[in-house]
Amino acid sequence: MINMISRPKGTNDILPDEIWRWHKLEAMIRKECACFGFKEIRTPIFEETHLFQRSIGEATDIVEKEMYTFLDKGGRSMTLRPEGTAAVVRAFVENNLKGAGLPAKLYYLGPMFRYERPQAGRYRQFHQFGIECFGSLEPALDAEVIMLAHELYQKIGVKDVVLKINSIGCPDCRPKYLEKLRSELAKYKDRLCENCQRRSITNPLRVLDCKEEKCQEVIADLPHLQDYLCDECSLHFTNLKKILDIWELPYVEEPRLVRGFDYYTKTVFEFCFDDLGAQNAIGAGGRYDKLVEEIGGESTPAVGFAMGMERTLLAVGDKWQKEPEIDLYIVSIGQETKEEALRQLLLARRHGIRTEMDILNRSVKAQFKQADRLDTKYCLILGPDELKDNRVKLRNMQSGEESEYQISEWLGGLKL
RNA sequence: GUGGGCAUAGCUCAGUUGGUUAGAGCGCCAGGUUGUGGCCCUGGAGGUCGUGGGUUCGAUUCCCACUGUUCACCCCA
Repeated sequence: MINMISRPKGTNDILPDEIWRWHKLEAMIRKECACFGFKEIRTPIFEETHLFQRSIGEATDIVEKEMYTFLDKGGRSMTLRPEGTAAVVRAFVENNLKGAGLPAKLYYLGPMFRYERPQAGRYRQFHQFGIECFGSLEPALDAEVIMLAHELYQKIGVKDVVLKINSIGCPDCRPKYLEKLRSELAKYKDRLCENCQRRSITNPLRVLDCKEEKCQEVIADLPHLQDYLCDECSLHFTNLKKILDIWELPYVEEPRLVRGFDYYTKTVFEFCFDDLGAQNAIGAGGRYDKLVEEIGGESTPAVGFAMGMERTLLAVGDKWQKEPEIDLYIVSIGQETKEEALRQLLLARRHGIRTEMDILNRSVKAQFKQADRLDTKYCLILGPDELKDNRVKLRNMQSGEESEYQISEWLGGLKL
């Protein structure tokens, strides 16, 4: 134990007895994506550092201090992906997926890496499912993404999730607002908390999100971003809400909602779930109309969404029930039945029946106990007495019912 | 990066005002039932009390450091 190496801080081993929750979540995701016409894309887990610096934004916390960056043996700076969008956009451009026709509807699934202090629902290696939808300025594109996310949460069973939406404008209108906001904040500088004094320079939008009471007093009097939106952004937001209304998707307008990445334009949204501690956002996304060209592609508007899988599973809690993982357990009584047990084991498995039998040479009682633990539906019982007449017993473990079969016929007695 | 809590069996946790063989429940294994699970009873295995140092005749207990973990801040999924 002295030299025992433990897993890196902020990472998790997903153990065999909990992997079914991941499989279940992944299956639901894939099914929903297929239903909505999204196709999976798999990109590398690391990319050139530059990609993330350019897309996420140099001044963001993620790029400034949370990236796993290393030099490869060729001296190139590489980074373990901290989020999924940048790589998908890069792949979209590099492989000219636009040529396959728009809209391009992609999804991804996998680990992300951020060097942060772990806490509830936050890890250094965590998993995200995300979708990216390219090719339209229409709010219908935003709606498509939001609808998938909403439907997925419903099916997963996280029903009391709250959708918050906002528009943070575009490069035409946002700078004007930011300028106004900065000058206003400068006036009330001494009435702001320490954090907000810093934020009012680095990321003034974040100030709007502050929970400090004294900041709230100042915030109340600040101009609203909504009043500064250009006609196009304002109309876009209105029309998006119209679509959500048609679907009767519940949402909350959250004028103070901002996101951590620089690339967002117009629509931003967040799915929140209380009772997860400080990390109540279990999914979020937004529109990024300029990112594709910033990465070197032909200008293509797009909308994306990412879901934190660990957080989503936390929100699911124990609402899911584990399905039995085995159909049949073969119990053999006495040494002379072992050979026949082996034959029946292979036969059952060749028929696709999930089957186990004792390989520890344990007592009959222990074999049944194991069968019970594995939550099997049936036990096939091979006893020397019955075997003399080529007969076997099949026991339904739920009802306790037992019936005898010719050894060649017991398969017909299974109702799976 | 900042601040607080915690670290004893596979799991959840007692405990020792510093003293000889460190406990419980659950789980695991076996027996009670030489061929039948869940309930019950009996027994058993399993701990260098997170790591290193200090104080002491003696430390799992007190002190310090480190590591891990957890919660919050920052930020974010």
